Amino acid sequence: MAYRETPRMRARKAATRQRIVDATLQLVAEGGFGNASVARVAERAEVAIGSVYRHFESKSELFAEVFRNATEIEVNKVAETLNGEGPASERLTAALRVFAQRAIRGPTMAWALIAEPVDPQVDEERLRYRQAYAELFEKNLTRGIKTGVFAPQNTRLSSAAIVGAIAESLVGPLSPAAEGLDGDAAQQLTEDIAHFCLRAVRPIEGEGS
Amino acid sequence: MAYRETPRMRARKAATRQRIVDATLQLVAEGGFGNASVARVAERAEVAIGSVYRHFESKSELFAEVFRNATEIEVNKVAETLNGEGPASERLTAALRVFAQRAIRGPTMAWALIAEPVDPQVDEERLRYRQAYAELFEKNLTRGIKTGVFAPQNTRLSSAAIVGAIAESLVGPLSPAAEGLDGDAAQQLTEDIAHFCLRAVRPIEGEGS
DNA sequence: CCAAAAAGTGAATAGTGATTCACTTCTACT
DNA sequence: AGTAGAAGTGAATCACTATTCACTTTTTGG
Repeated sequence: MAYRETPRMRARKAATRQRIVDATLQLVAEGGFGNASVARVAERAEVAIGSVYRHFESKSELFAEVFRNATEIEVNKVAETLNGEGPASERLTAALRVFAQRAIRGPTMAWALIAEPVDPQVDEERLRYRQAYAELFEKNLTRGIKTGVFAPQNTRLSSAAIVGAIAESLVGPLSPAAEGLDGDAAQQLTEDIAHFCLRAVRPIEGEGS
Repeated sequence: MAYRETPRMRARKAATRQRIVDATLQLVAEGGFGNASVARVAERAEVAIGSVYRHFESKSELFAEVFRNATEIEVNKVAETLNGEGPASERLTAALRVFAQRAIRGPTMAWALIAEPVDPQVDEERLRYRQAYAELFEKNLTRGIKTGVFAPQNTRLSSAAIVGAIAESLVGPLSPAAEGLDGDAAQQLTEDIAHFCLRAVRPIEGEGS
């Protein structure tokens, strides 16, 4: 026998894999998943087409991993904000702002994550992605209800509805067809989304717990 | 010369076209647009593949027409309800119920119209479809604000957010992956969606105009 | 009945892009 | 230096469907 896996090789392999993921991520950020054919990914990563398949079972699997990567960052930002200081209602507002502002900054990526038609395996990841947000919001709602800053409600439904409300409000402006928003319009949109969601969960005035 | 277009032939041609549309509609209702290949449509409509192309420029155009057909019915039902008797808030509740209940009854079709990845031409129609709902809701909001049953707000944004909230709340339960809802769960879901949206637009208690 | 024109047919073609695989190059160990 | 085994290669293949088009059938008015 002769060849044995060695740390150096392991590192090299991991690096190549990462280059493929990064190349895909770039291409998606530039033009969505539709922009990331295997041939293009290979070219950008400076590997042969076949090499992509040494590292990933299939294109779907590559996409799923890329989706997870991109998504994790976003979800974490929102989670951080939701877990920050202050009353639940203020945290929610701040989180909605973070979500919207980040989406508006990187509209192509946001659109790819939120709405681009891709394939079933990515759709599954997308479901999880939205689910992840919904769970974060749900926790926030539950706490807010306890402290009385939100009205009692079906938190499961409300959190899904919040995710939908944000997504739908953004999809129009984010879609590749639309021209971008200027700073003011982005600001206004962000605030209006936050207000809508806050109104939907706030308690009825004049009724204490 | 000899052949001239005659009422009889015109009718026949229209009937064939309609059979193609109906066949497509059926296939979409059964399994979404992905289930409706040209070959299958032709088979179901009992025409040759080529005949489909005598009536439609392309598959996309056929799909766009089918989408419009299916959509029109739904939008009209909601419009009727919104324009019914009673205060704007009650009409909105009723319309949200109609939307949700109909979607739950025909989940595959609803999913195809709301969320299924298809092609750019259908996506365009889908944009219009959501837009149509948004406009209906927007009119209702505007009236409700005038009569004081809703709080003053950015009606454009709120109507989009309502559409998103309904869609997102339903997409999970409607997706082909999910198993259907029983009657009670459907009822509950419907009510919770309506409540969420109503809370989002209602005025702050104790503040008159 | 006949010729002109349209409607109807479906096997063959074409476009796209993912996936394979026989082959080459590189690495690690004796 | 030799070699086992892995990593890397990319032209060729495959898979899937939409679309075409040469041909057949039907309809109609003379």
